[in-house]
Amino acid sequence: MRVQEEGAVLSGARRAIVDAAAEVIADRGESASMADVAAAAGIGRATLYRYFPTREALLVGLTRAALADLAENVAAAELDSVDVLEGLARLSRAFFRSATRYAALAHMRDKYLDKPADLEQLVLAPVRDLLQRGLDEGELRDDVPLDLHVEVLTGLYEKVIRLVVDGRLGAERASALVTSVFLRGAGASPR
Amino acid sequence: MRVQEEGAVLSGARRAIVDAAAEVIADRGESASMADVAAAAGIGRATLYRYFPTREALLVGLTRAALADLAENVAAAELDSVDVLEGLARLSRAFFRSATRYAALAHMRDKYLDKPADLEQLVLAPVRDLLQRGLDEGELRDDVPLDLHVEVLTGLYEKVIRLVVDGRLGAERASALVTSVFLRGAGASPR
Amino acid sequence: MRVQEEGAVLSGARRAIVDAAAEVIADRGESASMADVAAAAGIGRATLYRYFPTREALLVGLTRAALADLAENVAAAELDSVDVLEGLARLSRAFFRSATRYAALAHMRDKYLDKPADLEQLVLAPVRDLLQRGLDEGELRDDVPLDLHVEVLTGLYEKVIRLVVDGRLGAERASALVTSVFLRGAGASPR
Amino acid sequence: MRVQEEGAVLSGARRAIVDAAAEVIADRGESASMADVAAAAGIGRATLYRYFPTREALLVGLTRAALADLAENVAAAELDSVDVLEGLARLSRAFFRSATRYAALAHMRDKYLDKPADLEQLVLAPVRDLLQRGLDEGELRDDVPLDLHVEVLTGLYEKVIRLVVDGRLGAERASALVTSVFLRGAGASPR
DNA sequence: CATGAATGAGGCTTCATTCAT
DNA sequence: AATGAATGAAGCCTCATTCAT
Repeated sequence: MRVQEEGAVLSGARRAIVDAAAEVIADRGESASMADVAAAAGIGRATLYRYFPTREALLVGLTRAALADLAENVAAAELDSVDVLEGLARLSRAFFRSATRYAALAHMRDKYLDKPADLEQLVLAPVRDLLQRGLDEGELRDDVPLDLHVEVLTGLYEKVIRLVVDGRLGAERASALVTSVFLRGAGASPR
Repeated sequence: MRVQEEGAVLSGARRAIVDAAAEVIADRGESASMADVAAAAGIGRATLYRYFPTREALLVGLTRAALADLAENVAAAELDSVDVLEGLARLSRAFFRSATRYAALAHMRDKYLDKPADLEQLVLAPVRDLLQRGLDEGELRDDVPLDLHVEVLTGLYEKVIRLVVDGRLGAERASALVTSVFLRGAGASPR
Repeated sequence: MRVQEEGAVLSGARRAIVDAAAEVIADRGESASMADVAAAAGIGRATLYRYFPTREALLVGLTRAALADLAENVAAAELDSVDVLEGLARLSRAFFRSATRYAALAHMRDKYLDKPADLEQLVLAPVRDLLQRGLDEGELRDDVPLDLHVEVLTGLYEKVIRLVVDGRLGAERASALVTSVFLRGAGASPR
Repeated sequence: MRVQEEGAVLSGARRAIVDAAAEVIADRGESASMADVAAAAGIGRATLYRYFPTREALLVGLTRAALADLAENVAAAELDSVDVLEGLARLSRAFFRSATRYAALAHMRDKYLDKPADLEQLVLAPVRDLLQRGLDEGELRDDVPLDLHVEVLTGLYEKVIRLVVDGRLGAERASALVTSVFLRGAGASPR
């Protein structure tokens, strides 16, 4: 069952462009120019404009694609079907699978999110559901509100994903690191 | 005992400009324009150029000031004189006291760091020393290398400082949150 | 036999721009703006930057083109093949054929000469050779050193070319005037 | 008998400024900035503006002063009282005595001449009278119109004065060179 | 009178974007 | 569909000029 939402599935060329854009943005930040993206995609600037008529359209497209990618990974993790601890491990793996795109997303700070509901429903809701379950089941500290749990976890993702993008850490190790540190902290286990 | 290093102390106007720049950059990112900064500082563009002859000079100055600020707060924390746990609490307060500037720094990603040794010696070294002591004394997990401990901690700072800058959290609570989560994680205490 | 040295031959658009620039600079001096040049060339400022990425590049290009032009005219004069007097006449015609560009060159005073050897080898050397021959053969006063002969002759070119550029004198008459005055002076012939 | 024409005699400070301006303009051309002039005069920019409220005022003042200077030298030469050949020698010395200022004048191309009649009456008229006398008395070639005689002579002044300003030639030798070359040309004397 | 500070206008340059081929 | 050429808007920077002390 394939869902063909607007813009969610890209033609080959569009996909290649968005990939190139993700890498460039993840690397050089949001101020990367259309020329940079075109060069990275191996096409001319004018051709880039054939696929994305404005810079904003490109960044919206990238945001959408990154979100869709992340959402797909999260959905595939089937967080509901496992316990909270396993769910967190899967969630981390899902985020680190989208490392480059998530790094690009982080650089753009929601500025190009055309449908905030997407982020909310496809990514944040599962994360929140999982963490809420963690709270309910006593797996997470209840002196930290849900929102801050989310911020802390995504903060760890953002920072460590940058290490992965910069090649300083493998995705697998990075994922395990975040999962473990999020749950237990950096402090030594008592006893 | 005040140290008067080159450029560390700014004339009133320069300080006001750097403060304005820090806020603008923390808010809108590194791509903020000279006009934005001038407007935020309440001066004309040309006047801004009297104090910082190029955009790069401004950002270098901001980086330097932010670093000096942070370094001063860190130094004042006298981390060496207390145990690791208290040291971490003080360190967090030091970072959150420089919230806006640290947020600006984070946006600029070392691009305008003219003397990398400053960052290293004045900020990172104390942090690393503290965390190394934590490792040595068994307060920190030894399955995570020192470098990653640093990344994790500063990652938490970066993310939570953004919440502070956006007004979603008070600096004091934020500082305590990071300290606590860094040490114990988000997981419920075992029992 | 055409020589195709680097940058010596320009694409049509570049040539048109350089021509426009020569006229504007000859007219208004070196302080002419890029906007002036673009307007004179009938293109937008940004387009001008497609061809010459900086103002300096344009002026270097203009200098080079003017020099190439002059060098070509001088070479075509085949000064070596005729006696000194005929050579001087040909030399003057060569300079006056490049009137506008030479006037521009004079305004720029070598500031944009990227390869001084070109000026030396392609223009000054033939001039000097001719004048030296004049000295050797007793056609030129030997109480004036070669260098000053060159300065006097080019000084006459510069001044009278300005008259030509301003439309106060035809190139042909101007050329004959300089040739004659240079050789015999403004004094009445003895007897 | 001192003539006190408007602006012709300058207060000490104004004179020093105009002198500095003349040197700067002679050196760097008309595009020299007010800051350059102020620095050369050893005063602040604001002070410069106290004496010359606008850049144009300064350049007009410089033009006027240069003209007055030249006029004074020319007047002192008492060209009328001597024969044409001696007159030419004196005229050249007069011009070379104003070398720096004349070089500045030449750079400004009459753009700041507020009273063209001054140039005409105080400088050009005596020159023209002398040369006309030369024509009348058969000392100058009559196949060259008076105007061109003037252009040729001033062209030689301009070029050779530049050599003097650049330190490549002494004023005295330069003056003699121009006088001689103007009269007899660069050609060897016939037999 | 002298000066440091402030500024508006204008020039250089980049970049997103459009057009013609 | 693809691309080289063209351009307007906007950013950086300089400079003539003004103001307050």
